[in-house]
Amino acid sequence: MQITLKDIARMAGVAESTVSRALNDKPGVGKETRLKILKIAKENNYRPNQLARGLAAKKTNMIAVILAEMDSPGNIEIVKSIEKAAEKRGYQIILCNTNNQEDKEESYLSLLESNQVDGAIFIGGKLVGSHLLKASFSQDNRIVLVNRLAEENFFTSVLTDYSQGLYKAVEHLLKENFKKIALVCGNRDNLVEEEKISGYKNALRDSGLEVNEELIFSTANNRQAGYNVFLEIIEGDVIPDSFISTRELTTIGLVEAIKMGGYFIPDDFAVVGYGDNILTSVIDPPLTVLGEPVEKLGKSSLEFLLELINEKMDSQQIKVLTPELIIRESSISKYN
Amino acid sequence: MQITLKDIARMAGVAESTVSRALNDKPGVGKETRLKILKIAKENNYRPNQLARGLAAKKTNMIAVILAEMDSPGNIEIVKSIEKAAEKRGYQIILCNTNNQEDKEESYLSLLESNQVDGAIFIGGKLVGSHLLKASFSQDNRIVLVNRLAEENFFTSVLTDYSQGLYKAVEHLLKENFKKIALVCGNRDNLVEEEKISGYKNALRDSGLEVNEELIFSTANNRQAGYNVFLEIIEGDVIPDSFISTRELTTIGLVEAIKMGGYFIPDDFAVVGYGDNILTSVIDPPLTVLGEPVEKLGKSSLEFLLELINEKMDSQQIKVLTPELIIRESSISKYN
DNA sequence: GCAATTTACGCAAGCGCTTGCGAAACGCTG
DNA sequence: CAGCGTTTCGCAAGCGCTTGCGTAAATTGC
Repeated sequence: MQITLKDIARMAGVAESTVSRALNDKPGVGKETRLKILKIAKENNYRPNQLARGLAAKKTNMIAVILAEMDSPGNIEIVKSIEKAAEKRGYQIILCNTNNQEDKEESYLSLLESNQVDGAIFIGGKLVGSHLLKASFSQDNRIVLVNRLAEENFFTSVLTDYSQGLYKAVEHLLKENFKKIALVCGNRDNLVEEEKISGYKNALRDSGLEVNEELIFSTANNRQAGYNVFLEIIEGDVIPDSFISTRELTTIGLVEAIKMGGYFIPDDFAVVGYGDNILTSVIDPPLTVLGEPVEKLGKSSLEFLLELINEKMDSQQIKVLTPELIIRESSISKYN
Repeated sequence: MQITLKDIARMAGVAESTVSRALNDKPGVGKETRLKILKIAKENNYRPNQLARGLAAKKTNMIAVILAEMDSPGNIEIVKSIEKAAEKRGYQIILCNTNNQEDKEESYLSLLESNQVDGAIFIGGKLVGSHLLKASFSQDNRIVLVNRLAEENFFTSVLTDYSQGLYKAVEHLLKENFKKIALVCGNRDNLVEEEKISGYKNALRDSGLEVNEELIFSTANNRQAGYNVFLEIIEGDVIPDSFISTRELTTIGLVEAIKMGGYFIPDDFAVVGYGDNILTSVIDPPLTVLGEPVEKLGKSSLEFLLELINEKMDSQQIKVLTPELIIRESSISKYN
């Protein structure tokens, strides 16, 4: 049997409440008593039952990180950053993978509803913009969204500035003399994809070019989808000379399809990918990418969440971080 | 305020215990009463407080998956497989990343000690073979190890048969006429690395070749380490004609270093990597690998753990799964 | 139609902890 | 040394749930 507070209290000859206060660094315990209790607890390798503690204190010091895509290296980096920040603040994270399934997003939310965690961070995901609003979470102030925007800003978000990122990417490709730039974005089931499109369009317009809607594609974030979208594109009416692909895994598939088709990058098609990670750097040729500010995304989201939990901040804040264009071989025109 | 069991009981005009039994599908509740309670609970969107439930029932239906390396795609696949299996059995997993830090392994173990989870699965990690033994976990029967073996088999393990895998890999390279095969394995802080080495040695010996210890290397599992180990190797006394690299990330770095050095794969050096995942398949050239049985590793480990938890199995079982050699370009000799 | 089962439900204790409140003990001032 | 404020500590309630046990009601058998 596990050793409990009561046991420690008995051994120390004091009340449970005193032990509790001593162990939690709370005032109201004499120095000597405290030391004695600490010693006994240590000697007996006492571990507080976190369930009981959470139940009584209505606080668990755990937060859920609900992740839509565990395959994306960028997401993993965000998680690691959250974890690092959480550790500093005395919180533990529990990672929940939803595989982009809405029902799993919902089921993991029950961790919040059932008080197992003090707050939750969503990285990506679908649910976030829609159902959630209807549900009782609409003014729940223990939720932070990463790279997702809720309608009417119901939740606090930490975002990559996709609009500006895409703007930069288009600018870069234009400067390299690519004129027909295809945009491959994610499924348009969330607001950030519209951001990407708007950045893309703005950049074209500001350069006096017109937007061809036929060059804008949406697809799921996986290798196969990226592969397929290329096949679809080269059979279309308008053949681009370059791609901006905004999801990590899609990008990989796209590049594979290009090469499989016997085309060369960047000679036949230039490619700008997304996410400065092992995948995009290892693939041949190394990809020019919009580097996601993963470190900051993670850190900021955790900090926002803690402020929300501790009621030092109102809901509905939004923080926007700028991605950086990292230029590698895949987008450098030979003719420059 | 959250709605509680008591509230439901009041609304339904029954005792809390009846509500509890109704909601948990336990016998002792009349059909009508049960239906009525279920209805009321549903209407009020009742969510049981899992902390209270866990405290009272001494069971949380959560298990911790303690992961040493979150960057490795193979590990992620294992996690996904565990998750899938867990869902079927009504368990939720919480993922804990240790980044190979022993102290974090220890701190996550407190999830077990403090009753927040019913069991734990370790994927990789250091602690597992050593400290843990000394600690009070030595006969804890709620722990399963993946790809790790505890000394004297203190824990139940699910293992890849590295010995056999390496044997196959060596055989393959020999058949392709590579004679001086270097082995790059992980840090020798755990028993499975010895398995690899023994498989490697056996295969050589069985082919009548002698083992050159200078061709056996150990390194951490990351890109940089793989890069460095190649630099070290080509400056050594014995230059190999091929590599078997048994860690995913190391392998990537190794390949990069080979290419960076102006060498060609497989012409100058053949490479057999580890793990049939996006990284090894996307890199140029696609790598021959020992495909880890990730799906089975995950599923088996979860099933073992549940059997342990439910006391249907004694501790100290071991299951060994065979990796499959997946032959791609990186190890095919031009001269065959 | 009555005793013997079975079924349905309530009571209350208890899981291990936190915390508000009051009592006791202490030190200080004048 | 009386009177005061502090500090230290114990008491007990309570967090929301589960579960063993007891009793009343429903069911069965003959």
